[in-house]
Amino acid sequence: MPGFSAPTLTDVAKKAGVSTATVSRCLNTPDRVAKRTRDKVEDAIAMLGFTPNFGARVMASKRTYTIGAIIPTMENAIFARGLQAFQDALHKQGYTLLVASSSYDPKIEEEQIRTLVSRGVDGLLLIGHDRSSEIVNYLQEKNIPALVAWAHDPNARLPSVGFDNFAAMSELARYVLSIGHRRIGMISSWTQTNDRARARVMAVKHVMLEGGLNPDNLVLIETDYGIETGSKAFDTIISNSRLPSIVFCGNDVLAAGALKQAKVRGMKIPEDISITGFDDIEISRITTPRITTVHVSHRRMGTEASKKIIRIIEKKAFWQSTQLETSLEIRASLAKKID
Amino acid sequence: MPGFSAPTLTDVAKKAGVSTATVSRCLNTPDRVAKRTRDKVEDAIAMLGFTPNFGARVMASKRTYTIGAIIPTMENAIFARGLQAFQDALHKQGYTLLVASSSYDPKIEEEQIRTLVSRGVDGLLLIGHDRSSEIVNYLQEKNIPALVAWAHDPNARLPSVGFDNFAAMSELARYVLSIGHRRIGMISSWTQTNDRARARVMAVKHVMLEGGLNPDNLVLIETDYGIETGSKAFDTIISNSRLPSIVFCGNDVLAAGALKQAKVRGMKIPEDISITGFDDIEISRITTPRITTVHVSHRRMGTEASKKIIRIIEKKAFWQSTQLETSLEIRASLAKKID
DNA sequence: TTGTACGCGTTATCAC
DNA sequence: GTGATAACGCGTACAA
Repeated sequence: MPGFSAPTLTDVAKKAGVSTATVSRCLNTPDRVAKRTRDKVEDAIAMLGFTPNFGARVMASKRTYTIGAIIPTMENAIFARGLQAFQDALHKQGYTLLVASSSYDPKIEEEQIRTLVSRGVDGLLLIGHDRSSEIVNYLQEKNIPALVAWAHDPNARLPSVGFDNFAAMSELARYVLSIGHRRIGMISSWTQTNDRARARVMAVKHVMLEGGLNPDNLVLIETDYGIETGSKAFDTIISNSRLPSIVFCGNDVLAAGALKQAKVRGMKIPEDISITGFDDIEISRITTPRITTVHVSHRRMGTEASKKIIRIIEKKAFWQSTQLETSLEIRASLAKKID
Repeated sequence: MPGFSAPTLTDVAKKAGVSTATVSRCLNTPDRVAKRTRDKVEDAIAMLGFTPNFGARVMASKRTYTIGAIIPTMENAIFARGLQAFQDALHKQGYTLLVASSSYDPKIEEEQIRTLVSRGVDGLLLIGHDRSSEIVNYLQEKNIPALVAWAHDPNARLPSVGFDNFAAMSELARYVLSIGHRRIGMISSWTQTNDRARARVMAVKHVMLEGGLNPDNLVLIETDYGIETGSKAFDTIISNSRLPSIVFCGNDVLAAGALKQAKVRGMKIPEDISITGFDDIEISRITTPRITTVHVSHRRMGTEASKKIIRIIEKKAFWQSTQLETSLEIRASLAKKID
C-alpha cells in the first residue's frame, strides 16, 4: 500500500462539506454542534475511517491523557497486580498507561522520569518515597503531578497512597515476641534504595527494643528479590552461631525460598524454626506449611492510585495522602516458642 | 509557578546564537555539525534544561519510537516476566513501551489495538494468533507492524516468536503415557479465545489417540487462571466416576492449585495421583512435591520479540517467525503408574 | 451555529 | 556546515 496516508481532519471536513473547526468540535464538544451537521460529520468520519492524530492533538491541546508509571520491576507479583488494577481503572477513565521500570536503580528511575515527562505524560506514578530532592524539584518545576504508591508518608513532599510498612511489620513483630520468640533473624530486600524494605527492618528492630532485646542481635541478611536468593539467605542465617527461632522475611517470595531451604536442611517448620512473610500473595498459601504473613490489597492500591492521580490532574481536589489497612494472616509457619 | 513554559528549540537556538535547524541537527545527527557549534548548542541545552517536545517531534517525523503491547493480564507471571524483558531490551534501543491489557477479551483487545495505533505506535506486540481477520486487515491498511508472541505458527498472517505449544505438550503427554498412565484428566484455561490453551488440550487428545486411547474419555475442566480455580477444578475432576491417575494442567498456577487441593483431600502425590504443569515458573519448584512441567524461557521470548519487532520496523529484514525451544522438567509430582 | 486563521515545536528540504 | 522556511494535523480565539 505505497503512498498510503491516514485521513486527516481536513479530509473529513471536505467530505462533510464543513470546516475543520466544526469537525474538531464534533470530536471534543459535540453538544456545540447542530444535530444535522454532526450527523454529516460522523458519517464522513466513519466512511474515511478517520482517527485523530495523537501528536497533533498533543501539540494543540497540551494534554495527552497518558499517565506514566515507573516501577522497580514487573516480575514482582505485587507490582504486577497493582499495576494491572491501576491500568484497568485508568482505562475506564479514558487514560492510557505508559510503563517503565527502573530495576531498583535510582539513576535509571530518574532517567525514566525524564523520558516520560518529555513524552508529555499528564501525571506520574512512582513507587516509594526514596528519591533525590533534585528530581522532585524537577517535577515541580515542570508542573507534573506525581503520586507515590506502595508507601504512606503524610509528611513527604509527594502525595502517597499506600500502607504504613513500619506499623504493619511492627504489629507482626509484636505478635511474634508475644508468643515467646527471643532469637530473631531477618531476610530483607536491599534497604539502601528501598524505603519499604527499610521500614520493615526498622520495625523489627524497634519492637525488639520495646521487648527488652538488643536490636544489634538481629541476624539480618539483605539480598535480591527471588526464591533462590531467599534460600541462600536462609542458609547464611542458620550458619550463624546462634540459631534463631524465627526468621522474618521482607516479602512472601523470600519467605517461600527460606521455607523451602529449611526443609532441604531437614528442619521442621514451625517446630524447629518459624518463618514469616509479607504481602499475602498466593505463594504464601501453597507452601507446606502455609506462611504467616501481612495481608495487603495491592489491587486496591492500584485502584485508589488511579482515582487519586486523576483527581489531582483534573484539579478536582487538593492532594492528601491515603493510608490503606493491613492485617495479620497467622498461619502454620509460625508457632509459639517452647523452650 | 504560573506562566511557566518549557524551553523550546527556538530558545536554545537564540541562546546559542544559531538557527533552529542546527539545534535540531545536534539532536538527531550530531556528526553533521561542527564540533565548535555543537559545543555551544549543548551548553545552551544544558543551561536551559531543554527537553524536546514529543508531540512536535512526532508531527514532524512521523515516528514515535514507541511500541505498544497488549497482553491478557500482567497478573500472569509468564506475561509479566516476558514483558519485563521486552521492555528492558526495547529501552536499550531507545524505544518506549506502551502497555495495555485485554483481560482475555477479544473485543477489548481490538479496542486497545485501535487506541494504541491512534497514539502512533511504531509497532505492536500481541499475544497469540487468535483474532479476527478484520483487525489484522486494519493493521495492514494502517501499515503497522505487528508481532505475535507466546505462540509460533509459521503459516499465520502475522510473524510470531514463540514456541510450539502443541509439540511441547505432546512431548510431555507421550512421556506420561509411556510410563503407564491410561486414565487422564486435564485442567485448562478457557480454550475459546486462547490458542495456547487450545493447542495444549489438543496435544493431549492427539497423544491419547496415538496411544490407542479414546480422546473423548479425557476428563477436561476449563477455568479461569488462578490457584483457587485450579483447586476447584481438581475437586470437580475427582468427583468424576473414574478417578484419573494423571491430571495435566495447562499451566503451573493451575497445577499448584490442583496439587494443594489433592493434599487437602488426603491424596498422596504422586502415589495416588500425578499432576503436571506448564511454563516452569518458580511456583512449580516450591510446592511439595515439586511439579513436573514444561520449561519455557519467557524472558528469552521477550528479548527475541524486541529484537524482531525493531528489525521489522526499521525494515532491516523481511519477517520470518522464530521458534523457541522447550524442554521437559520431570519432577516428583509425576510417577510411573503401577496398577 | 459555523468558518477563518493562527499557533503549537519540531523535522526536512532547500539554498547558500 | 549552516540558515531560512515550509510542512505536520489539530484546537481555539475571534469573527461572522
